[in-house]
Amino acid sequence: MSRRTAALGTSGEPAPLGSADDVRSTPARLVEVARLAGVSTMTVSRALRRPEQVAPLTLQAVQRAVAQLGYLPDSAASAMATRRSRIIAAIVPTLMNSVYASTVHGLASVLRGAGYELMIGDSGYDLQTEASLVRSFLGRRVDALVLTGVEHDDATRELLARHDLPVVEIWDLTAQPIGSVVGFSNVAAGREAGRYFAQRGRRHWAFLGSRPGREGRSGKRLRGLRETARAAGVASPVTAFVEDGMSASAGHAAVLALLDAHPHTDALFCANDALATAALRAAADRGLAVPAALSILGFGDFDVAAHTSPALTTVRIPGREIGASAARVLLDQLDGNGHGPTHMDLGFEIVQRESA
Amino acid sequence: MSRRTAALGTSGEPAPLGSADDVRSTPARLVEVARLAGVSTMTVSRALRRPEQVAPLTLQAVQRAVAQLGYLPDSAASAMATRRSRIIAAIVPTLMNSVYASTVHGLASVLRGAGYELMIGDSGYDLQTEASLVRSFLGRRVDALVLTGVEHDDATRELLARHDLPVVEIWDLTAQPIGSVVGFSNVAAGREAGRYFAQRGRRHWAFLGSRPGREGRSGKRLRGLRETARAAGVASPVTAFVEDGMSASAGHAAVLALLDAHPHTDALFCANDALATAALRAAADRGLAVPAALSILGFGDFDVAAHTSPALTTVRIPGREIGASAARVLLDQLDGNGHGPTHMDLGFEIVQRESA
DNA sequence: CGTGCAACTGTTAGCGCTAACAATTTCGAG
DNA sequence: CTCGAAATTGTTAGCGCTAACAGTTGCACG
Repeated sequence: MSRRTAALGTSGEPAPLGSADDVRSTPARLVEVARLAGVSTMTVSRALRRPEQVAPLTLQAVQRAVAQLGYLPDSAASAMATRRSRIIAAIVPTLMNSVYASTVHGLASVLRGAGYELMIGDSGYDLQTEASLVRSFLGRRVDALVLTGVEHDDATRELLARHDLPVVEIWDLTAQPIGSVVGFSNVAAGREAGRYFAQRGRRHWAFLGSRPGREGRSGKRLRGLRETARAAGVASPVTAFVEDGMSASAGHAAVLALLDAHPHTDALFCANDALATAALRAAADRGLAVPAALSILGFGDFDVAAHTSPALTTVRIPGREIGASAARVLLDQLDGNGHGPTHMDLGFEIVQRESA
Repeated sequence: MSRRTAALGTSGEPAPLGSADDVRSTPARLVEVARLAGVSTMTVSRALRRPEQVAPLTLQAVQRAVAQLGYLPDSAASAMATRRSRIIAAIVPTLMNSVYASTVHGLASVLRGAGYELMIGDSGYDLQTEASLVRSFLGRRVDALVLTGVEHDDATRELLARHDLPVVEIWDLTAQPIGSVVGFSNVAAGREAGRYFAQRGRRHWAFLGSRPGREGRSGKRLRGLRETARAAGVASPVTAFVEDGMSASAGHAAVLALLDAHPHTDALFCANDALATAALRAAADRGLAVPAALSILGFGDFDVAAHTSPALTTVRIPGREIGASAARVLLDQLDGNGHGPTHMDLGFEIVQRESA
């Protein structure tokens, strides 16, 4: 439904070229705006980016021309000239579930507020894929990079060393960061889980997570749990691993097997709430009362956690805050406020509901 | 941890400039590769993009130089010269939950396979935000655009009319598409839900969804449900609406209120599985057996659906396939295989579990 | 009334790459 | 050999924008 220009008020003049209804196939360029406004391209450029540097009348003329032509600045060209793309890239392990969704959201909202665009990559928990994404993002000349986790391929590190741009690693902590780090201690989370079990008199612990290849975040949580087991004088936790760390069906089967092999298990720490949900079902299948006979502790506080029965007790991660803080750290570095690499531990908290 | 060049085998020559270990602050440009390889920039460009047009020996020399300098082509510059950014943008209502995750995944994997990057925007179910994202993406000169839904702001339509690029709308169908459409009929889904209830002898239907402002997808499902109610001769479904269409807690309260106001309700169709999960809890709170006393039908087949108790019967949407097909439609148009706008109905299916 | 400076606008050059064409070389057919 | 076409490489001219600097104007001030 295209509007029409009213015939009123045109005062006999021919319709101006490029009026609002003149739908053109080629979008307008800066030169055309300049021509229409009767100024140089540079003045238009200034009018758009630093309006206070332009005389009020000129500004008006430019704005009118911009509106008339429906001009949209070409940010790729601008990127080229300024050597700042105003794009920041983030690589997360997956977008297929809600784990990193709030982090992405936190990143996106802070960045967009500052005039940056977020480009998201999904590594599928694979470090090679991560490396190839990094390569591609560097080719796009992104201004900064967000990486999930602190484990990376050598290729990734080499690329980043060469290209020297602000980098922040999130969702974990490390003593050898690439740039900044914004996260929480996965080991500490595992330790807390153990303490939680110990306080409730549990003696036979189990852990369900993804297979710890290189020591990922799941593996660190297990390590923390083991440390507490040792300190508390209980047996080292038995473990079950699933290939796809998020698949509820694989988790279900793994828990059944674990419960059959270790019937005395009275506490189970799951690396995420999807697995914990599956564990709840498995416990029901084996007629185990939760939490009376078996405590189940999840991780992540997914939106379902409050709505399972029994409701999941779980470790809550400040996902959104991680994203938002990571964004702020990068913006600080980019806007050259002298801020160097930053190290932020945002912690976590155990949300007690019914299952543990 | 930087590796060191072994002293062995250097045969007394000075280390070549720009060797692999020469970590430079400025990343290499095409000219430098050309200089190192002893050819013109154009030849390097060709060697990288159409190697078959370059003599084998030259190709080798170029590749060696590229490797030595760790050269990464600047895709922004390339975009500028070719007027093709090889970026495709997609706008989804939210990334905060898994609804659109598989669609995004489908898009991303097909696009990345074809050498395109995906830029994602999150409109927060708001058409103004969508418009502003479209503006920003057009400024980035994306090659094509994916929009979720068929309801858009006038500003959005005007921008797209001006900029004439391939567009595909997903997750719904319409008779007046902007470009292509890849989705399913939300009205038909509502109708099928009704038929499902009717076949099972349910007479008092209810609907739980987001408030239908402009008629969104939730509203269309309700419309379909109403149509079937009329056809089946049962009373028009009672309705409950939540502001945040995904909030389980709001849904929980809304269902309690609905059940109290309409105690005879024996069938409830929820606009998504998050709401359905909340409804399950509410039913339990009111002592209603599901599905004996109350059938609950969800929408979306979220990953939790199979793991609630009772397990959710729900409408499954081919989310991933929608993304993948949308991507293919766009690629076809971009690669100029003469394909015009396409219209694809990918359907849906009711997955019967326990709750209905 | 000149001087100096702030306020504003314009000119030039170039960001890093590639399309389009021009030049050169190679090579087989005649 | 010679010629022309194919194969290979180089040259030129931008893509659309902005940094850096160079005017130009107006105006307060002595």
